[in-house]
Amino acid sequence: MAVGEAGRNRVEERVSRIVQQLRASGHRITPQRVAIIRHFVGRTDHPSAEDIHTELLADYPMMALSTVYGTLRLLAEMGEAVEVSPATHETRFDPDVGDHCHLTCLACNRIMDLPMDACVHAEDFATAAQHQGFQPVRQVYQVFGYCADCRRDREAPSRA
Amino acid sequence: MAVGEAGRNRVEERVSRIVQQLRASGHRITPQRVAIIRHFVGRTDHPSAEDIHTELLADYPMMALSTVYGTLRLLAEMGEAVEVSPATHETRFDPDVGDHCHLTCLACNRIMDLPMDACVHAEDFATAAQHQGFQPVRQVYQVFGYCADCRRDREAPSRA
DNA sequence: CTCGTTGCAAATCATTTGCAATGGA
DNA sequence: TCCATTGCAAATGATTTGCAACGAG
Repeated sequence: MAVGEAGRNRVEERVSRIVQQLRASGHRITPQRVAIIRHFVGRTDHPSAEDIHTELLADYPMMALSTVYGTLRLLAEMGEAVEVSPATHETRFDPDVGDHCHLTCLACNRIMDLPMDACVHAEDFATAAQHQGFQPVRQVYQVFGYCADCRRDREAPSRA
Repeated sequence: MAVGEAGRNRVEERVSRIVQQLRASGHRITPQRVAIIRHFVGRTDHPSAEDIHTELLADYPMMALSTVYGTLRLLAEMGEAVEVSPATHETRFDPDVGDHCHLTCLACNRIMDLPMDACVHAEDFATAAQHQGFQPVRQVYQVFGYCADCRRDREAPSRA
């Protein structure tokens, strides 16, 4: 119900691409890594490392939580995941690395995605959120990147 | 140099208003709380609880870190502070509760503010960031509020 | 006087790390 | 075979909590 055949193929494509990148950058391809990546990519929610670990434990009883953390960090460094920090202090990871908007509920800490096409104007975020039944309280826009100072020190680091 | 007389007055006004709100909601006004609030409100950076604690320790040698955490949480609940979670895992607090944009450096973890008036359109964030010498990598827009489910359970909680 | 608040220390919780064993390349 | 990666357990670091003393109302 969640992912159709087309969606599944798209997921597998992305998994393959990530695996290739990993191999290309000298990383080893282990069953654990593949399982974590496949389990993560294509999700539409924002799981924590522990979520993923718990869910994978059924199929991989020896899977260590630290391995999940490591693989997610790897994905984040590759630009294949974004860390999202909700009101709670457990980091969530988002496989959607495109520009989009998070609706974070202050009560239940759930994170919902807001399609960006509804948000051409900055002030549209709150309006679009309201259309989804979400009651906006505060908004913070975050742009991650490199500041003027740090940019100097990283002239083309290792980008392929 | 940082804050002129007008700015200082504005800070004191805001401190007074917060203190009044605290009193009105049945909280006690302690020297610690006033010191923390005064030290926090009016800042233009994004200090962590530990930052504030360390800085206040000079004038208040008995100030406990847990008191700082408690007061900042109180401010956040009152809507007088926003928690910001940078790439590092130490929560930062922002006294600016208006809609604005954070430029988070992935290298030095500094958080800079981006004036919102430059960002009418959603796609302006990255452009405006670049104008400041900031090299954007990823953007996430966060709207905090109450989702449809949680909104039901909180019909006018204690709002004055 | 009362009870919310403080300071301190211990506890908790997420995340990281050290290390010996394992298994991809 | 070789060395990156794993699993485990212990370490770390941020934040919270329990509790007796304190002090604002």
